[in-house]
Amino acid sequence: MPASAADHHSPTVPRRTPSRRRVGRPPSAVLDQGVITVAALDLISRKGYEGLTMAALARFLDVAPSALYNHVNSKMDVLLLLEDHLTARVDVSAFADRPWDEAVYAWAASYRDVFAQHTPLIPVIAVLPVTNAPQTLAMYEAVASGFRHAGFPDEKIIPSIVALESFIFGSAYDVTAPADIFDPGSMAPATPNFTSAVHSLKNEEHSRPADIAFTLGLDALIAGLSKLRRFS
Amino acid sequence: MPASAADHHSPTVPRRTPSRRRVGRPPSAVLDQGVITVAALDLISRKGYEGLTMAALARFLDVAPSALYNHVNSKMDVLLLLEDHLTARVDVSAFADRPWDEAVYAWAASYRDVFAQHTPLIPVIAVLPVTNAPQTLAMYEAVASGFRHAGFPDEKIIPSIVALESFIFGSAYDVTAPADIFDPGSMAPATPNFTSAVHSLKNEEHSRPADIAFTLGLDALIAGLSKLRRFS
DNA sequence: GGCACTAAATGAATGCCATTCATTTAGAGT
DNA sequence: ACTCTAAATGAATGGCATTCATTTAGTGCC
Repeated sequence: MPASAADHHSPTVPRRTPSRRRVGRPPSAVLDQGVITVAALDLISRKGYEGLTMAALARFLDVAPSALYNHVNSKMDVLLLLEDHLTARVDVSAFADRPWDEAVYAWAASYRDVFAQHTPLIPVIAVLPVTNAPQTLAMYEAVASGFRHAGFPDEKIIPSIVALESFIFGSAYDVTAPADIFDPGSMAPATPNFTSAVHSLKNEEHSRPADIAFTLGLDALIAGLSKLRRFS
Repeated sequence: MPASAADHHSPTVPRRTPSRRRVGRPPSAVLDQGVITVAALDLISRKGYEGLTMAALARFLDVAPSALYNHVNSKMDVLLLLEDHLTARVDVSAFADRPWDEAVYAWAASYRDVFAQHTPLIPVIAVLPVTNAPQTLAMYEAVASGFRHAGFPDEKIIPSIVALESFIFGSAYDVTAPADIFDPGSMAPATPNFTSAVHSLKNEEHSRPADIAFTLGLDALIAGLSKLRRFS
């Protein structure tokens, strides 16, 4: 191919980092939903959800922002991809070989831990249909199967899971709360019962406050739900 | 005061709706945190949280957007004002004259109902210190007092409330979820246990699915937490 | 083996959004 | 009366998600 009249750069000198790729479809695809998902995850782990912008994601992938829209319809789509990807990390294995109450405990703890790192996804998960979220469906199938084998009647399974999930999502927020969230400040004199209860926590050892509340609530829920089983 | 040379408009003709107020401090203050709060609430009830922008809020109050910043430091401040305002709507009255378990039930149901209409505030509440949120502190004081009188040891009060709150916030999201949220779609054959559990809900009468799960979980929590009391 | 179609990139533009700043005016305190 | 500060305007800023025209490359069809 002879050099065109417009070819006034030496061909061996690459462009400076911004826009190294020339216009038009590249020989092999740079993007797909998979690479977008892991890039988003990587970006979040470095900069947090504040740093997850379409522009930053594009920069991270060395691509123009508009290129992302060939693979997702919106930023919400990216969040959905993340949600499904992360749900695969939730450990449901205990439903296969442990008693129901132990399995629920392990699943719930794992579920909370995964999404405590990703609370901005919670509003998305809680409201969005599960259709076309294969990993999420796989988790529900494993959990539903565990409940059924533990003797839950069909019509109690979904409500029980929903109740547990509600508690799990709320508890995930809790993990990220600052330690002094309950400091009554100058209002302390007006709130003696509350203030006294807060102060009594000061010398709790080992566990974070969020863990104490999580264990307390989860134990109560498991005990209560267990009564719905046909046999125990 | 004689008409200045620049006064070339008839004084009786008011300006068209945009910018009816002239530059400079008005004779009496137009804004304060109270009017901003109720305006925000009004705006939300008309347009939802998507419609709550600083510009829209300013337009609603017939004020320049920058004027808001004389009274709040950021949009987050507006959300905090909303949160405290709404917390005052949560009904804690049952703690004064009903048995503990009934009071918890009434409080939790009321709390969930208030914030089911305002789920965008949940991430804010769950993470933000309670200092200088007087209504919120008042609610906690009423609840803590109810727990103490019911025989809870001091160090169990806050964890119990936190566990309940986690469940309540999660359940508030649940209220807003679409009815078909659990439709497995084309994945149904791969998820038989889950799909069967979902179908068994089809002919549940009376209650919304969210209410069934809420009642189920709340009853379990109340029963479980009740065991922490010194006497019952 | 050419040809139309479609997929996947760029880069420029759009409109919205929260926030800031210089400026103006009015009241409050000394 | 004078100064200080509070509370408004209006113009500007920078970041954001998203859209569109354009360019190029592979794919399926006759």
